[in-house]
Amino acid sequence: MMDAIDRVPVLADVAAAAGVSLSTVSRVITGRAPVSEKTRSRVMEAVAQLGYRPNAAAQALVNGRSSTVAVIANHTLRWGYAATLHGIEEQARAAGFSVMIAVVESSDPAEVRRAIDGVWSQPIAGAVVIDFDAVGAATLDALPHNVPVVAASGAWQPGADRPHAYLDDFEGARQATDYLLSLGHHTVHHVAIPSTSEHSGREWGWRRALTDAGRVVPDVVRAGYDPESGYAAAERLDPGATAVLCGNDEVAIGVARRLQERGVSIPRDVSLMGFDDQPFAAMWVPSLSTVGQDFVGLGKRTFAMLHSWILSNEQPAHSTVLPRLVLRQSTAGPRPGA
Amino acid sequence: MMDAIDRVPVLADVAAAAGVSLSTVSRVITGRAPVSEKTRSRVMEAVAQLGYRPNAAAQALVNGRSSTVAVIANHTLRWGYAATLHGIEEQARAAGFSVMIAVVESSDPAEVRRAIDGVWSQPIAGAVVIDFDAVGAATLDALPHNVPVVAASGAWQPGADRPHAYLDDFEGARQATDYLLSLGHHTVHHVAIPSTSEHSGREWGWRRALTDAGRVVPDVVRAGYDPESGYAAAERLDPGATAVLCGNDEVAIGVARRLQERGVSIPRDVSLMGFDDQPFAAMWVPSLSTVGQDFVGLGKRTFAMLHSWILSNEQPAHSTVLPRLVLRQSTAGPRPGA
DNA sequence: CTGAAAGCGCTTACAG
DNA sequence: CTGAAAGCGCTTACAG
Repeated sequence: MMDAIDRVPVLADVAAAAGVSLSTVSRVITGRAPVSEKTRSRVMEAVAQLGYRPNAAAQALVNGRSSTVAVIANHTLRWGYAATLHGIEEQARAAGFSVMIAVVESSDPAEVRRAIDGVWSQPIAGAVVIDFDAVGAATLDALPHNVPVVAASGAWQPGADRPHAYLDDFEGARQATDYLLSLGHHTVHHVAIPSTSEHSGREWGWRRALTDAGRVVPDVVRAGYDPESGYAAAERLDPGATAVLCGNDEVAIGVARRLQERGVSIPRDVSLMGFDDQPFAAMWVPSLSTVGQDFVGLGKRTFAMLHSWILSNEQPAHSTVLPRLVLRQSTAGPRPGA
Repeated sequence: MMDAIDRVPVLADVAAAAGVSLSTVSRVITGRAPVSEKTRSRVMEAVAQLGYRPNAAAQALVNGRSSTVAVIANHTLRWGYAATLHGIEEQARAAGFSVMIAVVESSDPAEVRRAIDGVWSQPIAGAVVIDFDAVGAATLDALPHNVPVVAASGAWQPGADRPHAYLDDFEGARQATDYLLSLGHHTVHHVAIPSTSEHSGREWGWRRALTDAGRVVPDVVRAGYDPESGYAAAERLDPGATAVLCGNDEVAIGVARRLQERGVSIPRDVSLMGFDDQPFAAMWVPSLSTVGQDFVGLGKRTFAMLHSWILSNEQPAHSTVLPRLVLRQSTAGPRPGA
C-alpha cells in the first residue's frame, strides 16, 4: 500500500543536486545551447537520480506553444471514428505530440460551446475535428480561429475554409453503385447512416450514379450506425430490391442477418454491399463486398497536415484519397427473371 | 481562406478593456472571491467581447494541479480497450476533466519509458492504465508514484499495490466453462487471446472450472485479438472438440466461420462461446453465446475511483463487478453419441 | 470590494 | 561555457 504521493522534483532540485544554476540545467535539458561535457553529465546524473521531468505546463507557458493536439469528435467507439483517432494518435506520437480527446455529444450550441471551452482552455498546438456527422460540422463552425484546425472528413463539402483531409466517400458510393448496375441490376437501394449534412457523400454518390445511368432512385431507408439498426431497417426495405448499398458494414451485416432469417439468399436473391471494410466484413457469410476506406490513413494524413501547419505557420491544402472497391461474395448479378 | 491566426487575448487584455486590475478579472473568472455586481458585469462583457479563455498552462502552473487525466493503453481500437476508454472519457467529461491518451506500443523498457515521460511531463491530475495485457502490466510497474494512478483490469492479480477496477473475467470464464459442462460436454477447449501475465484470468478461470470438475484440460490454442486470428486458430483446434470457449467474440467469430466452412454445424456439432458480448456477437448466425463484460462501466468505475483519489487524497479500494453469461444460439448439448 | 506584489516552473537574452 | 534576472499568464495572500 502506497498512499503517499511524493513531491514532483523541479528544475531547482536538479540544479541544487548538481551544484549548477537553473540556466545550466535548462540548457542540458533542452540541448539548445552548449554545455561542457563534465557539467552535462553531472546534470544528467541528477536528472536520472531524481527522476526529473520538465513540467509541461511551465514549458508551454514560457514557450508559448505546446506539443499536444486535441481531437474533437462525436464518438470514439464506432469503427470509422476509432480508426481515424488511432491514425492521428500514431502519427502524433511519432512526431512527439500528445493527444487529448474531446467528445462533443450533440450539436446543441451549449454542448458544442462546453466542449470547445474545455479544449481551448488547454495549452494546445492545434486540433483536428472528425467531421463525419452533423455534430462535427457544427463544431467546426463554432471553433475560434486562433489555433490551427484541420478536419477529417468523408466527402468534399462546398465552402470549407478550414483545411480538410478527405476520403471521398462520394466517389466510393458512386463506384459501388456503378458496379452493382454493371452486374445487371435495374437499380440499387440505399440504407443510409446518419450524415453530416442533409445528404452525405455516400448518399449523394449513390444518387448520382443512378441519375447518370438514368435509373429510378428508390426512397432511402434511414438507419443508425450499428448492426441492430440495420436489422431493423431491413424491414423497411423494398421487397423487390435486388441490390442494396449500405452506409456502412455494420448496417449491412444487420440487414444481411435479417434477410437471411427470412430465407433470402445473398447474393442469389439480393446483392449486398457495405461501406468501410471494417474487420468483420470479410468474416460474414457470405463475405461482404464493400468500399474500402482507409480511416487509419485518413487520421495520419490529417495529423500530418496539422503538423505542417504548426511548424510552418502556413495553412495546408486539402488532401484527398480515393476509396477502392473490395469485391467479395455478397454481390452477383440478379437472378435470371428477377 | 483564413491564414492569419489572431493573437490570443490574455488576462491583461481583459483588465485593460474593463478598466480594472488583474486580480479583479481573476476573481470574476474563478468566482472564488466576491466582486461587486457592477464590476463583474463589466468584466464579463470584456471577456465575451474579446473571446477570452484562461490559459490552461498558466492555470495549471499556478494551481499546481490540472483537470486532465491521462489514459495509458496498448490499444485504442480493439473493442475492450475502446469501450473502456469511452467509459472513462464519459465519466471524466461529466466531472469536468479532459482526457489525454497515451499509447504504449510494446513492453520494451525504452518504449514504456518514452510513453511515461511524455505523459508525466504534462500537467495531469492522475492517470488510468488499461491493464489488459503484458504492456499494461509493464507500464504499471514503471510508473512513478507522484500522481494518483488507477488500473482497469480483467482479473484480480496478486500483489497489486495500485487501486484496480476489475471485471473479474476469471469468474466469467469459470462460469462459462461450468455452463458448457452442465450441457453435457466432456470437456471444453480454449482458444486464448494474448494476456497480461503468462495466464490470463480467462484462461485460469477456464482451467479452474475443468480441474474442479475433474475433467481433462486440453492444450490451449493461442490466437490474437481479431477474427482472422481465430480463423487461423481453428485449424489447430482438436477435431474431437465438442465445446469451445474463446478468449473474445472476435476470435470466436473467426473460429465459427472456419468451422462452418468445413461444414461443422454450430451448435449441433460444436458449441461455441465467445467473451465480451461485443456488438457483433448477437448478429452472427447462429448468434453467439458469450460472457457479457461491461467495459464502458469498467471505464466509468475506474475514473470514479481516480476522481475520488484526486479529490480526497485518499487511495481508493479495489472494485469488482462480476460478468454475466449471455446465452444465445451457439451453445447446446453434445450430439447424442458424440 | 479592489489593487499591487509575489510566485508557480520554466527559458532566454544579457553579462561575464 | 556559466550565472543572475526578467518574463510567460495566471492566482492568491496582503494591504487597504
